[in-house]
Amino acid sequence: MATIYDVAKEAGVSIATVSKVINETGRISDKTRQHVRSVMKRLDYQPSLVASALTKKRTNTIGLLLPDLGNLFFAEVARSVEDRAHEKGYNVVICSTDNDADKEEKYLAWLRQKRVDGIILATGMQSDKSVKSLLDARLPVALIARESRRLSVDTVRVDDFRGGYLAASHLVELGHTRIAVIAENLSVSSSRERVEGYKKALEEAGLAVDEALIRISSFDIEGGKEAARQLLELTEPPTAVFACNDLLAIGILQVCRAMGLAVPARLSVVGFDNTLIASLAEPPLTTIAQPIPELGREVVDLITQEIHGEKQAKQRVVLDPRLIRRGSTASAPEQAPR
Amino acid sequence: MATIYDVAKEAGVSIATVSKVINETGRISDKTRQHVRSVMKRLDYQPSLVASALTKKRTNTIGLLLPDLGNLFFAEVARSVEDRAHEKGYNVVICSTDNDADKEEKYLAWLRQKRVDGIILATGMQSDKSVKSLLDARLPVALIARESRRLSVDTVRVDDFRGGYLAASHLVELGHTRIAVIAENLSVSSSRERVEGYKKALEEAGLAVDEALIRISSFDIEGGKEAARQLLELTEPPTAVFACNDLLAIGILQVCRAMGLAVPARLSVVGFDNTLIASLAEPPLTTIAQPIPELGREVVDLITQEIHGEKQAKQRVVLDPRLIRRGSTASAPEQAPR
DNA sequence: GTGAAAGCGCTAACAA
DNA sequence: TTGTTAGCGCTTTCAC
Repeated sequence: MATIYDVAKEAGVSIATVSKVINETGRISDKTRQHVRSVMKRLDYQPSLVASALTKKRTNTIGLLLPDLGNLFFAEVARSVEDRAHEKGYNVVICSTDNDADKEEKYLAWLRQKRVDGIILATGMQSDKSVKSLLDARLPVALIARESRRLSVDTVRVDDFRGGYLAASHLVELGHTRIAVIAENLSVSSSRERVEGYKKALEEAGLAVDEALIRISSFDIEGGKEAARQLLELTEPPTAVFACNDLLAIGILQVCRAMGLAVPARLSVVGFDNTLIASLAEPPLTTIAQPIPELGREVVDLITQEIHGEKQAKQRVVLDPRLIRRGSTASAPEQAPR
Repeated sequence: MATIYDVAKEAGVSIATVSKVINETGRISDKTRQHVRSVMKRLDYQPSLVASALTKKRTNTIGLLLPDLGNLFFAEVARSVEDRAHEKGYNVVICSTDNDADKEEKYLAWLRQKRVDGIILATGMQSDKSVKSLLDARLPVALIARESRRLSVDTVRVDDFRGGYLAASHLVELGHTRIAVIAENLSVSSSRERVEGYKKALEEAGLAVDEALIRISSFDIEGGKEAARQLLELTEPPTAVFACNDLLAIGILQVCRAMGLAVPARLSVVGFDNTLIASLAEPPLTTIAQPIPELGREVVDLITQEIHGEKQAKQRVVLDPRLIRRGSTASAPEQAPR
């Protein structure tokens, strides 16, 4: 593989000159520029970004930590981050942590050793430890789709509270009075906020918040199934459920089908995220849409500003969620189901 | 950020010694090792992988090119590649090309400049140009879920021909005689093979291959919808369709629902890939499963062997697909639909 | 068991 | 406009 020395020698100039034409810095005569360019092409010269990273102290790489790339929501987030990063000249290294604190720590150390220019966190860990360690190391960090109340850090997220509020309000408007919610781990800020929004909506409607209707589960389909079964076995089961993500909602739909419970006639279901699967579900899922492309775009813009030292204060960008009405919600049945 | 010099000075040893304890090479007394380790910890020292990459000529990074991370199949592939790569000490840089030749070329040049140790291609481009350029540059390459007939290159894929054969045979066994196929771009090897397998199954069953029943479309839901509409408008429409991926199959289901055509009673549908959405579809999709975790594992093993120079010949690993019977297929109706 | 020194491929003063 | 040179932070002989 050709080096800058090879090019310089072949072109009969110094390496400084070659460097200048590569980076388009300094003043170079058109003639030499053309000449050097042609030599670079002829030798199939690829400037080493690792060497330049060593001197420039910049790798043009961003790390992205998320729970699971195989989860469509995070895959879509990753895609949006990737797109904006590429536009801005950055590569993205993705690490799936499975929400495992050890993996998270390991990957973070690794990314620091790789000298990534910044790290975007989409993992919903309970502790702020990782974030804090990055902040302490003065490495640019930004959170996407999560929030840290105690730490001052760039953040881009959807208004989860409002999302929960929208979901519950929609159900209230449809006349439901027994509305359940299935949340992921409440120590994850987004989940907590959604539940708070839900409570607010019920309260505003003069409905009592029944703790029996608030279920915590894992964040996958299985979690939704289990929680749904429990809810439907209640002596006074709900007529509507707000699931804190689409996967959970799908789980509910599956349980209903298995039990022969019609959705939305007997049970209304609202999801969250509006990933592709929401539109594919049967019935199509009414859900709260997160503006994923914008989230990715904003978080990259934030972190690149941070990297370039163009920012003074940390920012929190909160985007609005939207209610997408589809087929999984309807007016409350006259009688309670069963 | 502390450097090896800081650690050496603080520990009262030479940088060579520090380097040796970092890499666990050479012989170092237990005492100094402990001491140096403690200093490293105290200084929160993170060895620079960019500096070491410059000397070692190895970045421990693998590039992964795929069409779209937002497509669940590729997201799952990426996840499996990531997992195995991490196990082996490699990072993964992912680039979505949208099957755009310009992007592909751009990303490849970029990855070369980053000095990635190898590149895994999951993009189904028509030309072998990219692969050839990498081979020429003597950069380790491996293909996953695609094939290059003309080039000698490490490859891991599912037996697409057999997959198509399995799908069509299943439909034949159910008594279908008018079986359509919806394929992506036929210049993509996997797609072509699946169609060939389909043809083979029909021929073996003594059924004529009707070119009108072979449709080419884009590889997303919209493509499936459009192709489905065309097929169903035929004067002699099919009673079964084999879609070359799950997304296409979903498109078919949606069109059927819109038209009030019962699946599988009036039309049987088989997908390919067995991504999560296949199990979520209504009815759940009968599909051909690709062993994605194994694909990822194998391709990483192949490319790391190549990187370490442990291989003599290029290998082609072909894994078996499996038919997953679910609810979207049934016996052929007595009469042609409509 | 430890250290001195050359070199990896580039950038950025600073000179010329 | 072009070239010289000193790093960037490591690894790796080769002495000691």
